Amino acid sequence: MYTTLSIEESVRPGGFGAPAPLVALQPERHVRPFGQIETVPAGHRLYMQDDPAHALFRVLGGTVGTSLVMANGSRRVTGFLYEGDYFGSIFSDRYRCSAEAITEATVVRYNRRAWGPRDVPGASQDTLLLEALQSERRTAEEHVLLLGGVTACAKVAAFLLYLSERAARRGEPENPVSIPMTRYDIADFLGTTPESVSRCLTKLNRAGAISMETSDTIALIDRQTLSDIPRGY
Amino acid sequence: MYTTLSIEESVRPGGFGAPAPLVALQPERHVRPFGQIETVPAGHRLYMQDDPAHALFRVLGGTVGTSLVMANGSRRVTGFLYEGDYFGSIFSDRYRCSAEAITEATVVRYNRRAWGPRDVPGASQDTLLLEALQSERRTAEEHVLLLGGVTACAKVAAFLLYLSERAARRGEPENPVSIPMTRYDIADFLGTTPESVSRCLTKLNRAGAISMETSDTIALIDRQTLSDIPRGY
DNA sequence: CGTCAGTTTGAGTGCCCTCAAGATTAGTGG
DNA sequence: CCACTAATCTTGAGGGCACTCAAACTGACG
Repeated sequence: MYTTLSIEESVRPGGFGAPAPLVALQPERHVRPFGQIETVPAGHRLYMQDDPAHALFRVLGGTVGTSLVMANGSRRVTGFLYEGDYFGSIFSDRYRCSAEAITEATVVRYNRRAWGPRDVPGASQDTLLLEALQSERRTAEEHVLLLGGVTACAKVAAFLLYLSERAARRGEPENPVSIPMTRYDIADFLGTTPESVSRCLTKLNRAGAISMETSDTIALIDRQTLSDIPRGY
Repeated sequence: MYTTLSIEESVRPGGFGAPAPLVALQPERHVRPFGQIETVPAGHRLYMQDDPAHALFRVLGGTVGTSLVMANGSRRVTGFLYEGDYFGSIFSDRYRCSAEAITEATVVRYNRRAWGPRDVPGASQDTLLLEALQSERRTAEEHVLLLGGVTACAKVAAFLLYLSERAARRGEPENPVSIPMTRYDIADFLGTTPESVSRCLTKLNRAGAISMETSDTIALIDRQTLSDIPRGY
């Protein structure tokens, strides 16, 4: 049930957080004129890095991952997208990343041809663009903060808190955190290795900060400890 | 002559790259109606993290740094902004970071009151918002790629190539790379320590990949080596 | 029940962080 | 112009963490 983002996908993350408050979400107003809804199974690749870019996407349900392969061959997971997050191409002619469904996912596809950049002036279109850019900016900025952790355990702990916060934002249970992505994906997202992720989870579990119910369901016991993990924990 | 970003500034980077092509730069159209130009000396703090946010900024010349202090007290440099880059507050009511001039810098200040969000509909305003969001998204995404490097040397090498690319983008000499920021700032940006930055530069210098003319002017000799640095170089 | 992908655990090594001191450079005032 | 000071940069030594390689374990699925 663990689907791994296949090699190659990129730096065009979609969301990491609901759009900022000042531009309110109005999905129904956007889906109708431009978008079309699709549901894809886990593991389905929506597009590949460097493919000609035809569309902007938005997650309605499930989890989507974006990743990128660097020149030296290493993979970077650049974002885990949930309900409300945007991903895909906004302005560029090619996708900078690959995008793949991690769980079964429902997305809205906004075809470029239908809403072409600046071709159809109007508040509705501009709001769509602003929302998408905000979503991607937020994804990248939150990612920067998670990558900034010094030790592997600090990154993993911050990642768990982050998943919990994201679940709360979209109205899902925040405490037994659901972990739909594999240890490999987490490692490539946090800039570490799957073994280190596993070891950190084991250590946090033994320390009583978390409780691993299954490998993809983790209860957060002591949030204070998780957020205070110093260097060299 | 090395100015260090003082403690505290944040996750609201400004640019890291010129805006994407589809929304062309038209600075003259924006500066006049909304903005006012300011020139500040090196070390000048433009605003502090958590201050009430009144303005969006754009760099016209010089270098600006944004940084953030985490809950645990550690500092993160979130962006180095050059000509064309935006920083400051777009939608939020408080600055998420601090911003400080690294060199003497000239910026445009767009006061919130003058262009309030969505208050003055019009293509010019929307273009400003789109450009600013693109700029910040690009800053954060490029930062993610730099932070993703596994070893300190890989990060430092990628950072040098990045500075060179950025210089080329704005039409400045790309080969002797100018390094206006301190080792401390670089370290806080890359998630490492000043000592490691210094050691990596020394190692790259001895290996012949770079040539340190002065501590703030570095010639890139072998770009291929710099971009191919594997784990454990 | 066998296979396979994913996860966990183990042992060893190397990188990087910490602490510390010396070298270099910029700025200041005589 | 030179000496002095302070900030920045570099280099060194030591130890801990994380990566690498490897193997065992778990759970899902046919």
